Amino acid sequence: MARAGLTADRVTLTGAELADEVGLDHVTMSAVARRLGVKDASLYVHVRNLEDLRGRIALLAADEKTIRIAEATAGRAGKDALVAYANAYRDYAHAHPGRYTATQIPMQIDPELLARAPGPRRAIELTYSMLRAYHLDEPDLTDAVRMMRSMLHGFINLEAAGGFAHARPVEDSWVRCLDALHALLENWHAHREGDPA
Amino acid sequence: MARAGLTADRVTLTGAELADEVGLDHVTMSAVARRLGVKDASLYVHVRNLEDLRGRIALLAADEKTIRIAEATAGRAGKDALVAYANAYRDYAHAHPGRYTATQIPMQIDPELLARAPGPRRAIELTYSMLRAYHLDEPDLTDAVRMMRSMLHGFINLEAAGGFAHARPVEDSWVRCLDALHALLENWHAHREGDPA
DNA sequence: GTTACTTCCTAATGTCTCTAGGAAAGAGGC
DNA sequence: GCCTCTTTCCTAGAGACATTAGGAAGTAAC
Repeated sequence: MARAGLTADRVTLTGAELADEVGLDHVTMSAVARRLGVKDASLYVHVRNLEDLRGRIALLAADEKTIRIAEATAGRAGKDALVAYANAYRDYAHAHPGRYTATQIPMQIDPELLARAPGPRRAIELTYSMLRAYHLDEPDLTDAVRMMRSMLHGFINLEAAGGFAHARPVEDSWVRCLDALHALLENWHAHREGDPA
Repeated sequence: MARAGLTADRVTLTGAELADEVGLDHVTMSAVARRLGVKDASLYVHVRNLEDLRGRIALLAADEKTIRIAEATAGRAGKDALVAYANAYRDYAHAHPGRYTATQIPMQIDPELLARAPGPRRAIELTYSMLRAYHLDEPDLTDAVRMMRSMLHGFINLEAAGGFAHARPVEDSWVRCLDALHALLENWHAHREGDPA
């Protein structure tokens, strides 16, 4: 009998495809094995268990997403870069809903595996360096990064969960939110604690 | 043999407690039945299936969260109300992580059940009426509501997922984000499309 | 106390995760 | 080619869970 030629990466990729098609929580060992034409038990050579597989999918997604963002923002600065960043982020989530979901689960990933994946670390660097154009110093920089991430992440999440039921097109709100975010970053230092009401 | 006195609400509440203790995706029919001292099959009289149970937990959480927010914002206005709203929101998520998680799943809830639950609708009304103090007209109002929800939801989510690894205390960033949000809402009309860089 | 409804149980099926142990494919040395 | 070592994949099987069908025993109305 010919070998199926499995590797951890191939198992992960198959899981990721499945996640995009049927949702992350329908990604089972059985389903992945079925799709690969292999018995369930065979997967355990390459992947520790279901949780490990999910972690690997999350890492794959983080890497892919980071690459998209890096490409989109390359050579851009200021609001241009912000919009490119945000759109690349959102586009990835739309194109790969299952993978994107995987990035959100409370990370209980094998630390060794995590250390080898460039995605998460690079994503942070990318974000900080992009926001550096707004001339913020610590701790403002970190606060701004957190705010920006919260907004993007939250928007995409709510959108995916069907949380925007109003008639107003989501696309229009998105553009408006990015405008607002840009304005906010530019005037970050102006609205500290006790600014006039 | 005495009856256990089950009702849909009691099953839901037990599921919610379990969710807060061990995480939403460890809420199983078996586990809920065990805690209630009842066999798995007995639950199916009160709850259609696992998905239905999860939906009910989500609705319960939405109701509870809305009540907390309503209490917190009662009699307040402007930034005071905004901060009270946001803190009540976040406090609820901290106090009931499992229930809060339930509110985030793409809602595939029994429409009839949804119609009877006051939470979701009331939450929207509450938000709109709070933001009305910032004197925004449609479609700005809806955009602002969406931005605010995105930010709060995203921040709490990232926080829960351990996404804020930096040394800067999360609490401080939170306060700063609320300041920024308030400033943003006050000057919402000022930063439209082509504002000066 | 009879009737009817509801609640809860037993029993059973199918799916899924994960482990143990075996067979066979492929690589390298001779 | 043949032997050996490693890795890959399989068979078998235990244990958890979701879900359905059908039966027995409480409870309420009359």
